[in-house]
Amino acid sequence: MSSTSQAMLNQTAGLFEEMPSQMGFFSFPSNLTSYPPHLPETLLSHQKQTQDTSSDLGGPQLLSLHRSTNFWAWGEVNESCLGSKKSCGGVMDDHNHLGVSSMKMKKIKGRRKVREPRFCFKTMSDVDVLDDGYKWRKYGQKVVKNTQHPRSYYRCTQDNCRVKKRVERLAEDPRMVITTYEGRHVHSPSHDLEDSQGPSQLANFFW
DNA sequence: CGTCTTTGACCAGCGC
DNA sequence: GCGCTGGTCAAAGACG
Repeated sequence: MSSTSQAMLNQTAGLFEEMPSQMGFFSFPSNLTSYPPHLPETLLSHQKQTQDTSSDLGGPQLLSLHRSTNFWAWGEVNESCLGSKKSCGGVMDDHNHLGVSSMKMKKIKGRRKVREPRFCFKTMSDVDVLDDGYKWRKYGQKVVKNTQHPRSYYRCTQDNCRVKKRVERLAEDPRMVITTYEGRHVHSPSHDLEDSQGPSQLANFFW
């Protein structure tokens, strides 16, 4: 854990006033100092189950685990959202700094056969690229409409790992960095590999 | 010299 | 069908 990411973690709580409807919130135990890419599989499966049982409600349930002050947000658009921009995308259009609108998901789904799980969270940080334990390579940057700051696109450098992340800053508050992860890692964080002190607890959390 | 970033071009989906 | 937009590609440049 670098000082940068630690500093970021300390400033993450309580910053989700503009989170759209399909965004959920969860928090980590205060002693867990890793990023969403380390989310336990159980959390993801719980989220999927919740979505299934709430399909007739027109939107995904929010998962909230308030056990600490380190809040994160996940966002995964369900099929009902994909099918109707008006049903849930309208909110996103008004707050689309988070970059996971149903329209965008539609495009992704169209271009890619498999829809990857996505997690979006907002942090206060001076640096765009936060140290999450993985190694990323930037493959693109784009100025998105109605935003002052460009959006950066990163891919995990590990072979056979197709995880991507997008990083952008809030228009009205440039201190806020919005990071969207897409896909699951098929390997441990590089930090763990470097440390190589045997299987750590975190090794069970990579996705 | 290898790796990474930058950046303009291109592609595909969506709305009108 | 066309234009707009977001996402990706890939060549060129920068950097260690």
